[in-house]
Amino acid sequence: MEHRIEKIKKQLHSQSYKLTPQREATVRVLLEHEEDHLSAEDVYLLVKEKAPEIGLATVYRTLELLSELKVVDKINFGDGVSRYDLRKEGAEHFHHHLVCVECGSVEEIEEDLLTDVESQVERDWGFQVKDHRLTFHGICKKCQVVTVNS
Amino acid sequence: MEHRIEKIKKQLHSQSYKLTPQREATVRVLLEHEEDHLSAEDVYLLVKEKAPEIGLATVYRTLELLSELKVVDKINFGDGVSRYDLRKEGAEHFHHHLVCVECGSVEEIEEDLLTDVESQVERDWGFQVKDHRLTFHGICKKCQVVTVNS
DNA sequence: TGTCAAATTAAAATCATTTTAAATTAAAAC
DNA sequence: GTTTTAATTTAAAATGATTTTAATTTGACA
Ligand SMILES: [Zn+2]
Ligand SMILES: [Zn+2]
Ligand SMILES: [Zn+2]
Ligand SMILES: [Zn+2]
Repeated sequence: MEHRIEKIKKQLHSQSYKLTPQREATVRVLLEHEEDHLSAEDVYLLVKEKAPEIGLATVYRTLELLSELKVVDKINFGDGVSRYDLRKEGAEHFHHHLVCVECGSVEEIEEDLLTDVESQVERDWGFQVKDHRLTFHGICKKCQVVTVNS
Repeated sequence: MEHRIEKIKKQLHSQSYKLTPQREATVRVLLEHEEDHLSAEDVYLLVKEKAPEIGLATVYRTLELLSELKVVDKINFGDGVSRYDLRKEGAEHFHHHLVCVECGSVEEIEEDLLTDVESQVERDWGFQVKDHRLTFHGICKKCQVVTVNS
């Protein structure tokens, strides 16, 4: 945990940004909820528990900043809100998601899976891929069982 | 064109919805701008040219309805607006996108590309894939040339 | 023709996000 | 160590996209 904060601090400094207490509190919340897919509002409410004076606008600005630095990725599952997802340690690319259309659960896939597809796109479309967003919509393991039994 | 309208009309009827003049005008706009990625507002302005009395709320409701029927797919490129993309004729899945981070252009990929990845996900994660969203972010052909020359 | 449900309109409401202006903080300059 | 300065934060207001509401219209069909 602490070493990841240190790392992010360095990343900020390298672009001459500071790791202010508000920013640190925000990053800590993200680290403590790495599995979740929090909206700005979610993050705000959680940060408020440790730093009650923080404003929602600051959370938005911090998330935007972290997003520029590629510390987090901003994603959108189609409900009206943006969600902010910490990049896995050392990950080059954004990870993928499995969204269950039955129960709404979101599972993560850290494996890249797209290496071949990306070479194909570079070769056949002449498009130089820098990053990707991949989400599968379908039925999760749990919900398949329920459907079978009912 | 007409036969696609007919098809959509039937799809609506099969769920006991009607193809009202407003809905038809909206569908026509979508068909005439199949290559574009129009926002609700964009669609509204274009529909207004043929049916000036239409309201923005109706356009939203129509797009939502078409989205439920899988006639269009709702997509989000990270700017604050939803865009509505007609499904290609006979397509089982949503098509993919190449978004250029330099010039903002959006190119479409109709080839599926994900067959293998999807079997892998079904096999290794036990997730039954129904649909997907795949967007690549990178540099388009045009912008690569510019970069090389400058 | 009269009835009823579905659909539409225009306006207001809501919700997420951004902007603003004033106040605070903290590093840099003196 | 005080002053200066730029960056940051706050709280409130503004914005922009989307949804809801209530009143009206439309059109099938009894
Ligand atoms: Zn599920
Ligand atoms: Zn994730
Ligand atoms: Zn480009
Ligand atoms: Zn498209």
